[in-house]
Amino acid sequence: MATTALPDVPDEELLRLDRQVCFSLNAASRAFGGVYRVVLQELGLTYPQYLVMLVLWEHGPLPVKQIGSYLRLDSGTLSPLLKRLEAAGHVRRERSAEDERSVTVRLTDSGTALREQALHVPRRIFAATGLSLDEVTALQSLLDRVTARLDTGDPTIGCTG
Amino acid sequence: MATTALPDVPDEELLRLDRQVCFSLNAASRAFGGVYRVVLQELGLTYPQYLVMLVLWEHGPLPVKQIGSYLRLDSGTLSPLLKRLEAAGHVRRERSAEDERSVTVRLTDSGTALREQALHVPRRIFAATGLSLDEVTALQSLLDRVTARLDTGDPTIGCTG
DNA sequence: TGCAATTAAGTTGTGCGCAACTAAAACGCT
DNA sequence: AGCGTTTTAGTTGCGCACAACTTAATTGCA
Repeated sequence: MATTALPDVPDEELLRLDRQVCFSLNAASRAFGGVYRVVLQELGLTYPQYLVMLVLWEHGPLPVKQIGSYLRLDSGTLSPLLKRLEAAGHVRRERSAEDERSVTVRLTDSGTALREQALHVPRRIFAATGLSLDEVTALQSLLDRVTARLDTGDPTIGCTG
Repeated sequence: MATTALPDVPDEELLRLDRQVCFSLNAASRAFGGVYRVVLQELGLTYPQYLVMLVLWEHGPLPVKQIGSYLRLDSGTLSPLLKRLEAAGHVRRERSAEDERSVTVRLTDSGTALREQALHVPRRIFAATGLSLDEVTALQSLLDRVTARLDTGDPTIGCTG
């Protein structure tokens, strides 16, 4: 198994580059979070809660497992989050009849109505990024490729040791 | 101030797009975290702790404020994190003599030595992404632009209301 | 049929990120 | 010099992310 690329860049250099690349992603993610926080405040949602609502608005009632699959989140994160959404009155949770292990998450009228207020959110976020539509698409494409690769990837690849 | 672009895309469409774009970034950030977690495990560092170490390796002793400026983090995050790095024996914290408000963070011998083990980390991470060097650079460039814009940006921009 | 393996959801514990706050030191202005 | 403002760290509280674990239901196979 050969080392991937970067044959002639010294480790020292890479350590500095690493700080910048991994930090850029991390910082961008948190910067987005900050803007979403402001915009979503009037909906009374956090950003991860908003993601769950988007999935439910788009796909209708779903088991927790399925929501986690769409959002790359496990029950350890979703269970308390969904409990908070239920306490806020936006969703109901009920055991599935045909499979008692599964819990179906369903929008309430309040949760469905919230979609109206959410319709203007993406445009504001998009505007705040200052990117063109093409750039957003390119960014997303890169990110999705990286995520897919990282999720399935073997971290020992590229380790010459 | 005019609404930025996207004049003819319906809100419904944007809501779906929004789910994908914001989620892509969020997911990529967490996917990176997962790989770093595995790679950094043998150094006994979390990813944010690794970022702090990178800054200290690169710049030498720094006040907390300065570290936060490099990493876009405040004392609420850094104080407990630095306390853990100190408990692990990698840094020392001492009040500055000339300004008693400031705390200087300084690598211990152990923290300095840890750099040797960290030298191979970036190459492994880079390999795990499956991107070319050009793509990494392009990705970083986009992310940095977005972050800069989002940090200074007014979230009401693009709100036609 | 019976029982081991798997699966879904929830719980616990740790660390990060951030808002809101406190304490103490330094600064600045009159 | 005196006092209000600003600055630097630290603390508290809440929510998210994830590992490790528990519980209960289902599946599959001998």
